[in-house]
Amino acid sequence: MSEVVEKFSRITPMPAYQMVAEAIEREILSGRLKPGDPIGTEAELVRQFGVNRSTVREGIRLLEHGGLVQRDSSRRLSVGLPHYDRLATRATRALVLHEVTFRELFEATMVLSIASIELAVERVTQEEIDRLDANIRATEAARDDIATIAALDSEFHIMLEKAGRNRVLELAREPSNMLIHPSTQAALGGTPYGPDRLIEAHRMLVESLRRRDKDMARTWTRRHLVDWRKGFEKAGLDLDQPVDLVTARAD
Amino acid sequence: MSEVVEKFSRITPMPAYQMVAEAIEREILSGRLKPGDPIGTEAELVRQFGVNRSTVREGIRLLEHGGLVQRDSSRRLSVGLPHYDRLATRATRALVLHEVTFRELFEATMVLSIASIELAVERVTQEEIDRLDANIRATEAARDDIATIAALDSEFHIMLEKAGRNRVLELAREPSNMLIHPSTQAALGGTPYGPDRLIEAHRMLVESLRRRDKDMARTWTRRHLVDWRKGFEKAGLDLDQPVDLVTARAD
DNA sequence: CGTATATGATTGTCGGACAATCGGACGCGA
DNA sequence: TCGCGTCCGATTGTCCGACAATCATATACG
Repeated sequence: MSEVVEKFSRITPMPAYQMVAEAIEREILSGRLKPGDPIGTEAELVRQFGVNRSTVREGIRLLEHGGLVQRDSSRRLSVGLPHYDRLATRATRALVLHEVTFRELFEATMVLSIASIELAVERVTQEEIDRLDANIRATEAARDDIATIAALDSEFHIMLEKAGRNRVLELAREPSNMLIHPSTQAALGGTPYGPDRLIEAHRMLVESLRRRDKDMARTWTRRHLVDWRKGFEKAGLDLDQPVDLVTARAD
Repeated sequence: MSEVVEKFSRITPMPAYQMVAEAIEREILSGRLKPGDPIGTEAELVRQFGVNRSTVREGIRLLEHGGLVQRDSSRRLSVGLPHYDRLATRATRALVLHEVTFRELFEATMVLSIASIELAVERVTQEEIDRLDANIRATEAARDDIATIAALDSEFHIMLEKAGRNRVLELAREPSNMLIHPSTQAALGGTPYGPDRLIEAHRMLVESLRRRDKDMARTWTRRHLVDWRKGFEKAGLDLDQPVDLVTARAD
């Protein structure tokens, strides 16, 4: 609100390596370079930009880290399509560094899961339901192996999200997933009935999808997450403690 | 599910610059280096890691781009706290590259906004309400300047989110914000009543907070967003077109 | 005591160099 | 013809040394 009209725009002597990175980035974001397209060799970029190879390399590293450019088997550069989990990893780290609490994580997961399953109810396909069923069967088979159950649970919920067919929501959820699902293992250990309740919830969730019953889906999503929270607390963990990479190893 | 047991783990001869980056990253994520802590000079890192300065620089660039390390005024290195908008910028770019549609964006924004205002109803403070009121007054004053209104609208919604006090949700919302709010300008131009309806919605949203009325807050959030969608369509834009940086300039 | 200046440290950029590795061409034997 | 080993050029990862610009700090000066 307190806007002062600036006479001059800020002068930012941008380092050459940044200009290299931004120049390439602009080409990609504008669509002139499409994912998969080869970017020249370092020597070529040196020639085009008229800077030293070290400078080019520093610039490329930036994009490479962001996933905007990749290196194929031969280490040659090509335009990449940054995938969500890569971004999610970063976001996850940021959340850890900002010391967000498990309570925040739980809250967010609650609303995001409900949103996501509501869409899934509308859009799920038979094939997806079959895959979810298969996942449940695998979970039942692994009833005594908590680590495997946690992994399958994570897979189950990722499949649910995909069934919602909204990539914006999917991206929004991923960081919370990465943080909450690892600690599922701890939560499951909290109560001996954990695996049973988890399997029941998964069954009912799939049943909701089959019946296209949003209310039921919501109810069981809530119940499922409350179970998680109870397990978490029973395991002696504190909801108000900041998430960390030890309890919820996000690698 | 179809897991093949691999005999050998993949051999990845990691380049030295990556090892440098990961070594520093580990120190930060483990908490041994806290935000603000100085990292040594390049020469120092050269000594510690026993590699060339070029190599160290390439490694540092990676972290620097991710916001994990910063350079202060003097360009000296210190541990940074990657801020959300930085990550959101990346996420936004990914969404553009994945060609998500405005429909997906609209859907996600709907559920995220509702979730966010529900929390805000519970947690908003008087001071925040005052700031929201001030924003509305500024919007009224700028009634004929669509660009300014769009900017104030964006600010309004960011304030709402902060009032929800859930940083996970905040992070989850940011990419959609970055994409949807810029196109608010186009949506406002779609109908001459646009600004009036926007101001009314904002007024009612703040009123809901004041009364701590979740139903009212939900209702007006929906209405506000449906207005946005109508304006968007009236402006001749297609909801099923992929978001791009032209319509929704995300810089 | 405040200010201007000198000095040293640090970064950004450059040029050149070399080993390791990769892609592709080539030749050879089955 | 196909598979296989070998060679060669291109490319990358890393190193070395260098220099101008800039910043931090100490120092001298008013």
